[in-house]
Amino acid sequence: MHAMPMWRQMDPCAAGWRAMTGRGGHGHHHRSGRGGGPWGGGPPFGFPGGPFGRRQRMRRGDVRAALLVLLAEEPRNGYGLMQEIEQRSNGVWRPSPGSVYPALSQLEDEGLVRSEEGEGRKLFHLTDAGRAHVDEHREKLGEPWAAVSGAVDESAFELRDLMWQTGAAAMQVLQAGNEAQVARAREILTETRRSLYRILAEEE
Amino acid sequence: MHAMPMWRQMDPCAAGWRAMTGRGGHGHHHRSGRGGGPWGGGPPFGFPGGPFGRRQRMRRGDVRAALLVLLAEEPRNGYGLMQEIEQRSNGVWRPSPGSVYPALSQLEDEGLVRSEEGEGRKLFHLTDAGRAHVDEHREKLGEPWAAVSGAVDESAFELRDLMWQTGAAAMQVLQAGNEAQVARAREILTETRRSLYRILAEEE
DNA sequence: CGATCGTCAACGATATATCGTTATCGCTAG
DNA sequence: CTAGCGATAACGATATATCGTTGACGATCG
Repeated sequence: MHAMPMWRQMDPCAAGWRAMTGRGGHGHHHRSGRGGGPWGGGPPFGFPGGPFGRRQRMRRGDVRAALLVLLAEEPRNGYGLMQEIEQRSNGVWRPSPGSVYPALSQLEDEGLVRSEEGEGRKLFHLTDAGRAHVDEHREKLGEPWAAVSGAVDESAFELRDLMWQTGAAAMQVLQAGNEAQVARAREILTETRRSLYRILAEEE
Repeated sequence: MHAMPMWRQMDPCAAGWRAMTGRGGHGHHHRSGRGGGPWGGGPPFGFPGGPFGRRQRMRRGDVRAALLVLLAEEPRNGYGLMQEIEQRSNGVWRPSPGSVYPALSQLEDEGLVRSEEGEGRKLFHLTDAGRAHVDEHREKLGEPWAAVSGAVDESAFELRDLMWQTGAAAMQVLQAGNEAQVARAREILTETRRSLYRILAEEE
């Protein structure tokens, strides 16, 4: 097994984003070598459940409602349903496979939905009974994704965008910068973090 | 379908991190309403392939080597192999299902590996031939994860940690701060982004 | 030797499914 | 009316698999 020359070094962007994804804290945990809980190195405010908190759940029935309403438009597979909901909610809500597939199964058991296997995917259709059900309850079913998307403050989306762009900028420095420039980026981020916490520490 | 009161608003942390995951830019794209390319709102430096660039690949044979070496230790399932490699590489490399499962299948076809289904999982074992193969090529197989992990500069890990913590701080402000504080966080991040790009713009 | 081409391994996306945990919420008792 | 309980829906993690794209790299040619 040949050694890997420096120009073959792993893209540090991947390393960074991997740690910041939903697997969050994974790499962090291992680097700190601490046991005692998954968020040993987390923020000082004891963020409940970890740095990103525990998201609030949709209400009971929201997943079912969303599936029924979308299937009333056209047949779709499970993955496509998840994607469509995410899109219509502006990225705020993507129902998990753990909720979508059992819900589809249940709707099938109830005779509201039927499935068709083909081409490595499973297409779900409303049955006649399902269509009647949707027609009868159309107003009550509504559009769960709309409610959840509208509930997110505009500033949250903006801050999200900014975090995105800031992360990208840091990655750029890491990729294209020399040692001194990376060190400088480190200082900037350290100061940023401090400033952010200082906001909450200050009386308004 | 009842309206969602403000106290039920979606956790903005989830919204933020969702947008910053590998699905990156998805929500961003839809918010900007631009067609064109997937990174319409990306950084001004035209980051190749998107804000995170395209990661460099492992060499041909690295996935196979890693699988063989780990299976020589003990039988494992596919998912477990991916996790183990990620752990041993300090989060730098997590081989994808797209590479691991075909590689396992191929190793099986070659008679080096056999599989056993049970309890909703598929356990992979080295065969005698596989064990002989590993013993014979042990030095050449090496530990692909070690090479890749060691190739990542210490500063990359540190910057990764800092990005993590900075993101968490921003989330905290968003969750616990009032309108003015969130606006202040926005300013700070805007300045940070500017400062980061300024690093690269400056002559050293 | 350097450049090009062809092959195929690795990647990211697509796709399905289940399990254990936890939050929602209707029902019931006091 | 309020509090507690039980049932279960939604979530995150686990788990497997395939497809289309792209980069690695050996072979061949000039």
